Amino acid sequence: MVPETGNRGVDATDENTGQTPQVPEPRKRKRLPRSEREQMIVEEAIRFFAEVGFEGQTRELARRLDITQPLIFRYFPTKEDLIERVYQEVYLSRWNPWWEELLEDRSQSLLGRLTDFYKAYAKAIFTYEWVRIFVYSGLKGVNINKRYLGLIRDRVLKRIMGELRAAHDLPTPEEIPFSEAELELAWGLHGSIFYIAIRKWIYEVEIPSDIESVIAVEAESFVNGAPKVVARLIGEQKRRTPGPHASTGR
Amino acid sequence: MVPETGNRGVDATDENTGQTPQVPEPRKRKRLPRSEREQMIVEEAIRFFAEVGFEGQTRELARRLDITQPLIFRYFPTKEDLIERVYQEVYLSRWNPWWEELLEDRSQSLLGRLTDFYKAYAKAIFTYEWVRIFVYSGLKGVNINKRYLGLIRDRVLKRIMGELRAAHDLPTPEEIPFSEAELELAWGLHGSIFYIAIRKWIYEVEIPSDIESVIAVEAESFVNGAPKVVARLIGEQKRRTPGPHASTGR
DNA sequence: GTTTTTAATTATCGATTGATCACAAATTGA
DNA sequence: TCAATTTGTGATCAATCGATAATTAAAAAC
Repeated sequence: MVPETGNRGVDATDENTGQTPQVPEPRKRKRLPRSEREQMIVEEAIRFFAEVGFEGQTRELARRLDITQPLIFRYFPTKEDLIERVYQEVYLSRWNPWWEELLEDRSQSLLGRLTDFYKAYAKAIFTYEWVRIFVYSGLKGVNINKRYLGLIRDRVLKRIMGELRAAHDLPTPEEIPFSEAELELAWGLHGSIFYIAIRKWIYEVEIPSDIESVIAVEAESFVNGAPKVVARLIGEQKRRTPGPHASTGR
Repeated sequence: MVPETGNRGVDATDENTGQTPQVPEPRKRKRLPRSEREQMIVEEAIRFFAEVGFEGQTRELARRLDITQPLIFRYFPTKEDLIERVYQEVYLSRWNPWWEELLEDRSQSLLGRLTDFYKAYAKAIFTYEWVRIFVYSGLKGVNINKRYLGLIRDRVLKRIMGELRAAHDLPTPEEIPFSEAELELAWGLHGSIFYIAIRKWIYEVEIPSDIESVIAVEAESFVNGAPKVVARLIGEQKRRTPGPHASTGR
């Protein structure tokens, strides 16, 4: 067994056989302020875990950082602590409250608002790191995903369906709460757009270079097709429960 | 260090302290025909890897099978061979050629065909095992995913858009090939429905118990909204390239 | 009933993994 | 200049992992 060294990625096994002995290269030791080094580790960890998943090994991460593996543990007590920090860094402060105002700005058409919102949303979170870490953590069952989807539902989808009703003189959610099926329509729009990111970053297949125009087409189809369905759903709901209603606004 | 035994999941560490010594329980050794045991291993491997991912350990898999860990390697030379077999078992022969005929059966409305198709499709592949293994292998970069998406595009989405054109007396794909944006509309429908499965099996959040009615609503919105967009896209395409066309039918 | 075949187990190996600790070296403060 | 502080490294540990080989025992063949 080869004695393990803390050397930065310099493999002990002699791969370059017959070559010059390839001196281990003493390498000037770089000393950084604590906060700076910590940020370096977190950022590289995001890239690394996004690529290989959370089972990625601390030694490989250290190699990419060009530091020794024990150094990681001088900044994060356990690997799990580092992963937790990665979650925070990826999810936190990528949410833009302005998006919610944008969706309600009735000086613009609903179609315009939807395309603008999803273009901005896609620009902010449709990245290799975000999408893959989101899916990886979803598979792990981390509840940060569930909270995030709740955010999407309450802050985005309900708002979209409220605006869609308003644009077609349909009852407000206070008068008739959103039905499950109605919210699913909004999930359909959201899914059709998020699926673009999944194809690109998870399956890594070719997708149109111009994502924004795809979003525009998707939103257009939604605005064309959803209102009639919503009207039908509300009509059925009304007929079933005349007078004051008690369905779930959820 | 505790000497490792091949015992089926019977942990060597004494967890039940203070209890009766808990005899190791000799356990009648069960002998099965080779093909039968092999199938058992594959099926449990599908469940197991779907749950924890492909980094799941052979010892844990063996424990669930109530067999010893080396036995797995008497049926599959390496773990990777077992995983490859899992791919085959999951993806192979879950494709129903009848689906393609169904989509082209013009004795039924397009909406009826779309809902019927996606209900059948969802029934066949929207399972915990299929969806999670598909995403896990996608993250790993296995090219079986890319091939499958190509199948979806060529056998399903192009067929859907061809039928949608026919239903609205629009040019055939031979006359005017599908544009990128037009196919993306179909990907939108597909994504909106597959996203249901992702929410359920990957993020594991609550979704409506009646998936079929969600599919119906999604398809209805698509049939309502997509044709106008397609007509516009084809109109623009026509105006740009009059006479014989040379765009990509992909 | 005896022999042959082969499914299954026991025991263990070599490599890998997260984590620890003593020590080295760079920076800071006096 | 020199001691104190703090970043970073080398060496190594205990547990875990995929995989192998010798052995046991159940079923099939005779």
